[in-house]
Amino acid sequence: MKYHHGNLKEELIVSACKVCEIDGHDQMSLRSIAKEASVSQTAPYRHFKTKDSLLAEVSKRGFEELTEKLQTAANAVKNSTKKDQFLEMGLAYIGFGLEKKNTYDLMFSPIIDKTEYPELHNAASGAFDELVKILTELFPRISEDELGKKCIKFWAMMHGLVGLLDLDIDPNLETDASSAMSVVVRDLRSFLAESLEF
Amino acid sequence: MKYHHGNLKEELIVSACKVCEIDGHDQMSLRSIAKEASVSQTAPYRHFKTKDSLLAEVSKRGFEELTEKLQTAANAVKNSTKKDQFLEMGLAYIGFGLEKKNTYDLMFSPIIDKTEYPELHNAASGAFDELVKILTELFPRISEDELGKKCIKFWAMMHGLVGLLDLDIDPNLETDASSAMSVVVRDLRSFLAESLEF
DNA sequence: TAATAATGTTAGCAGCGTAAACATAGTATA
DNA sequence: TATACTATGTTTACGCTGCTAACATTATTA
Repeated sequence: MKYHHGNLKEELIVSACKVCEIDGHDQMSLRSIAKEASVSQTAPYRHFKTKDSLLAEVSKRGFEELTEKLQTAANAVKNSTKKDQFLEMGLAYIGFGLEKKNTYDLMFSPIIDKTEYPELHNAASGAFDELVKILTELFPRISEDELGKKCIKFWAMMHGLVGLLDLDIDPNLETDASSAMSVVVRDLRSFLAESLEF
Repeated sequence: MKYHHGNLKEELIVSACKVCEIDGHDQMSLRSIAKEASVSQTAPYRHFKTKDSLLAEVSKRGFEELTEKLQTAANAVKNSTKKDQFLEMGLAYIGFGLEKKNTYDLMFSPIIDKTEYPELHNAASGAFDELVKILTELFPRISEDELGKKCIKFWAMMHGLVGLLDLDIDPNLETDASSAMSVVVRDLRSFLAESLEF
C-alpha cells in the first residue's frame, strides 16, 4: 500500500465528475468516487469536509464550463448580428445542458445549498454575469433594469427548455406534449430564433 | 398492536406528501414516511413495490394539483383578455412552483424515471394538455404546430423562472444576477406581461 | 368451518455518510 | 542529523437507508 498520492484532491474531483456524468448523480457515493480514484472510502475526508462539499466542487466546475461555452459561442459570431449572437449562445446553453445532462442536473439540484458554498455561488453568478456582459455590448442603450430583465428572460427560457427537453418525452406517445416537443426539437434553431428577443 | 389500518395506501401517500413538503424530498425516507403514518418500516412494501413508486405517486399528485391550478386560474378570468388569461396562468404556475417548492422539485427531479410510471407520465402530460386546451381556445386560428410552440414557450419560461426564483439568490450580494432578479421579483406581474406573447 | 389471500410486524442484509483511532510519509526545528 | 510535528493515508465502527425473508394476524371465500 502506498501512501501520499500526490494530488488526491484534484484526482477526487476529476473522479467525481466522471462518476457524475457517466453513472448519474444518484450513483455519486463517496465510496464509489474513492474507488474510482483507487483510495480508501474515507480518504476524501482529508480534502473535503463533507460529501456535499465535493459535489459543490463538481457543480462549480460545471458552471465554469458553461460560462466558457457561452463566451466561446458569443465570440464565434462576434461580427454577426445580435440575432445570431443570441442564437448561438442559446444553442450553446442548451447544448451544454443536454450533453452534460447529469452535471447540469446537479448544478441546478436543490441538494447543494449554494449559500453554503460561496465559491460555487460565485461560479453560478459568474455564468450569469457573462451573459450580462455580452448583452451589455449587444444593447448598449437600454437601462440596467431592462438589461437585467432581458438576461432573466433568456436564462429562464434556456433553463426551462433544457428541463423540458430533459424530460425525454416519448415521441411515439401521441400526446399533445410529445408532438409539441417534437416540433421544437425538429428545428431548435428556428424555434429559438422565434422565442428570443433581439 | 392493531393490524389492518383500513386505508394504509392512501395514508402513506398523504404522509409522503407531508414529509416531502415540510422536510424536503431529501428527508423522504421510507422509514420517516412509515413513522408519520404510524406503521412499521416495511409496511409500505405491501402497497408500493419500491420507494420510488411511492415518490412517483407524490409527484403525480403534484402534477394533478398543478393542472387544477392552471384550470382555475384560466377560468377565473375567462371573460377577460387573452393577455390576462395568460398572465393569470403564469402567476398560478409560478405560485405553485414556489409555494410547493419541494414537491415541485420532486416533480421535475430526474430521480424518478417517468417512463417507468405511466400514470405519472400521464399526469405530467395532463398538465401540459390542459395548457394546450386553454390556448386552443385563446388562439383558435393558428396551426397546431404554432400552438404547440406557444405552449412550449410558455411552459419553458415558467419552468425556467421557477428554477431561477428557487435559487434564492441573496439580494444583499450585489451581483448582476441578484440585482436582475430583484427587479423581476419586485413586479413579477409586469415582468410576465412583457415576457409572454399574446 | 377450514383454507387461502391480504396485510401487518420483526429480523437482518448490504450500502451509505461520517467520526475516531491508527499508520505512514513529508517537513520543520533542535 | 535526530526528533517532533503536521499532512495524508487506512481501518474500524456507528447509525441510517432501501429492501428481502420469515412470521403473525386478519379478512375472504369454498
